[in-house]
Amino acid sequence: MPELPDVEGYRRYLARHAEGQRIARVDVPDPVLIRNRSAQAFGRAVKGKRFAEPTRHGKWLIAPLDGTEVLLHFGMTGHLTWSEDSGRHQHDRLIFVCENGELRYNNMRRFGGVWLARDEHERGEVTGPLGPDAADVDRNLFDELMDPRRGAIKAALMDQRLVAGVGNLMSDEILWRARVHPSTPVRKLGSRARGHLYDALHAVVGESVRYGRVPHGERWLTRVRDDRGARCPRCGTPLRRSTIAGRTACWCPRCQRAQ
DNA sequence: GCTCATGTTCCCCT
DNA sequence: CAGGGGAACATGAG
Repeated sequence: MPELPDVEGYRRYLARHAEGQRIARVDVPDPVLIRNRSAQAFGRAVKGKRFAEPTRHGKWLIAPLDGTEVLLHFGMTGHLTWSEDSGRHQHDRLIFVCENGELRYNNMRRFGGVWLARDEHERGEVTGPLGPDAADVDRNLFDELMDPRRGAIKAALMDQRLVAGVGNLMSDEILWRARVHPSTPVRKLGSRARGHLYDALHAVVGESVRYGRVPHGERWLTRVRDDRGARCPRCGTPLRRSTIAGRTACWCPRCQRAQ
């Protein structure tokens, strides 16, 4: 379930289990998921190196080793597991075998993948242009980023070049909390609406990062959005769905009035 | 069989 | 150039 908070959860998980561990070798049941090296070259590049403290930018997990770094993207179905036994899962695609256990990159649908980068420049080539991490955006920056933007607010929130880390679930959660209709053109948002959006972004990202996933709390759209006949957690109105920026938007027609 | 799914990219339009 | 729509990618669940 990888949006920003999930990847932050994986980052902490990697730090807890693998940081400081030396890579004895990698096993590669699915070489296709190593995107910019052969399995052999990847193995040679990481063998004998130790995991340093991992970082994250948007939905990208960055795992530095000595003199190089591993970039992980999880697509829609990726996650990490650490294990001290040898019972592997069907969708484990790449395994970093260390002295005291192994870190497994699991990805059922095989979107995303794993890359190697030697420096910031190579990292940028892999990730493409990314805006500031959604957890680091303040109100002024948010305004600056949104200012030149045309088109629907939901598309803007999900555009990784503007703000990195917000996906379909979080964008709907933010818009619902701010009471802004997902297809509202950014240009039509006044200062007040932008303020509500920024506050919602800040709160949703902050709380989600603490949980390591988008919470399914009482007052969260995410709790109900996948239910049949789902209703707004605030007012009970049946939720609506439409396609915006290629994704299914979920919104309350009463709380989030069109335009 | 069909539709839909937490992501990204590419192609064609306007 | 910016943005929208659709398809593609791969795999499973309902």
